[in-house]
Amino acid sequence: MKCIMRHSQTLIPTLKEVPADAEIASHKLLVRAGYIRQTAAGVYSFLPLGNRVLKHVEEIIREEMDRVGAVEMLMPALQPADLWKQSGRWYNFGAELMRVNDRHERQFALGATHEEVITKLIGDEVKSYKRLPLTVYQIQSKFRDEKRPRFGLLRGREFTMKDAYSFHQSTESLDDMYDKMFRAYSNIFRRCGLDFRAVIADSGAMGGKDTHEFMVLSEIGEDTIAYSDHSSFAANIEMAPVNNEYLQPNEEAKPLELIDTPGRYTMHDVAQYLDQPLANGMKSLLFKVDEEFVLVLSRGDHDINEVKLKNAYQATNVEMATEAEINEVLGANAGSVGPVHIDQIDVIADHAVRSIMNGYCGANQDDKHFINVCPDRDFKVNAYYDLRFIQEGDPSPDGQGTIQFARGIEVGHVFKLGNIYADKIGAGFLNEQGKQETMTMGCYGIGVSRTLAAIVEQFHDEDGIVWPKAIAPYDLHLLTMNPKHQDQFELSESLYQQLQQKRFSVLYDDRKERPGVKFADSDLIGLPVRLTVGKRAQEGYVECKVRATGEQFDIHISELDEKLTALLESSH
RNA sequence: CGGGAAGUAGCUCAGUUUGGUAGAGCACUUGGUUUGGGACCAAGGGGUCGUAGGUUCAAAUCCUGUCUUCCCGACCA
Repeated sequence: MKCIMRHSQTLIPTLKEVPADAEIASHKLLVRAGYIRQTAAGVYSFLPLGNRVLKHVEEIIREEMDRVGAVEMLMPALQPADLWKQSGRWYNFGAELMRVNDRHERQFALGATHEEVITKLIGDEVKSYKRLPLTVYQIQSKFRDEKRPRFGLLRGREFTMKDAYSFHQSTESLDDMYDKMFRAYSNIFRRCGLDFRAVIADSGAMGGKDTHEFMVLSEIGEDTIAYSDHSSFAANIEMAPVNNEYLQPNEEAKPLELIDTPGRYTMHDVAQYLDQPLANGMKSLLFKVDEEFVLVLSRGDHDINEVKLKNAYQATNVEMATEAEINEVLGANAGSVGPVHIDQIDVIADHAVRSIMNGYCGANQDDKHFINVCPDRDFKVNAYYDLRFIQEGDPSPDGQGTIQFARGIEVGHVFKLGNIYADKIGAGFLNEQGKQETMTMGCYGIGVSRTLAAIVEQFHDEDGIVWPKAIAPYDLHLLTMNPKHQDQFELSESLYQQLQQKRFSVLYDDRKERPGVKFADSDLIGLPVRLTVGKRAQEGYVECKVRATGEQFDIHISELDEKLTALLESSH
């Protein structure tokens, strides 16, 4: 990449005003500082500076991928529908898959991901165990027809992604690659300067067992991370297991009683009306699990986690029943339903429900509740599972410390896929005994453009972006205060020439602008070190300012090389 | 997909209530004065008012359709 650039020759359209459609810091700043422009909802152009930071992130990824033996390739974004029909995802990926037709009305998908294409390719080309394991990756545009694109680069419809796929003859071999990738990802995000956590995640519709998400900690993150304050445990809240020990209360079971609860339809209202703790209530929700209705119980102060429900049933689809369905199945409105006298459908409950004694619940008659309800005595529970969301203050599942929450931006995800795709697409090989086997796969993604936005979320102040050194579009921002002053002009030009001979990349603001404009733009753009050629030019001094710390001092040009090297090599 | 809001100059917006032939600030061009934290003066260029239709002597303004964008929610390999 070219290491020097004159401001007057490139395109850096900075804005004073915040674009009306930007909400979060990274979106506002990347637009204001002239890195990106929106082309359509969720679709962005990368301007010269944006392109450079993107390339820097990509370069770090390439180095770490190559280091674990993955080889780079490039697959098409335009993919035949047939492949997606083979994997079944043409139908169950949903409306998020961008679909297009060609002039002959043949169907295509714009790649949302590349499992189908790569599995077909490797399946066709690799027929022997001798060629395994094999890991390939690419950095490429992905397309998802998001229902609601938002937050600038964080949730777009077209975005840059690094996706890697590994092929193995055994699960041991996959485990080995998974560990290497896990470490490679940690290196990548560390080198990007990010504060992140690897968390246990849900494999979703991809299937497979082990899967981790790499989360950048940020208040604007769309995911919640549950982590232990005393150990390394961290999980997506969707997955965090709860293994609290619930104490069996020491009280006499009283007889079941039906009472009127007019107008009380929420757990909160009923608890208040009965003057009982929320934790003594049994929240009853009707779900549709793969077309079967299931009544799911949790304690009043807990919330049902649909991912856990889905996993408990090994279902592919879980949704809340509609008001009409609730009436039809249970004969009452949503605020008055409960598990007593239900036998036509499954009733399942979170473990916490088992320890409720003389609790209360809806009676399946509008405006009525039961009190003194005891599970297993007054109603049948088909099974108890871990079904609720973990809460702050719960003990950590690994037994060490208690759970805290943080918000995170998912920037990477590693999966053990197993042989789901290899089976469907037909990727097999001959083993040492000459027998046909199915390949075992892993896949590993990084949202490159999203990572870029996450970096800005963590590295900015009120004046603009503060790039980590490894990512910054240039190392140095060279400003001439007044190009009309001969000594300033000459020193600036000669520094510009000299610095490129060294290993520094330089953005040279040679515009005929007033100092204030140049300073403001410089802060906004956020290069690590600013060099100002001004009043002391004829003495051979330039002013140096470190963007991250605000530290500011004069340097004689004879010492420039040495001082800059020290500055740029110190950790950010 | 449900709910809400908005489309007027490159950007941020006023003008719409009460219909009368389009404005401000920033940005841009030219000249001048300025020059260490988003200067000033003067003169300019730039808009089918998202779009299609309707009402009217007359529509940015009223009505209908449509497209686009944003927000909240739901959804999310």
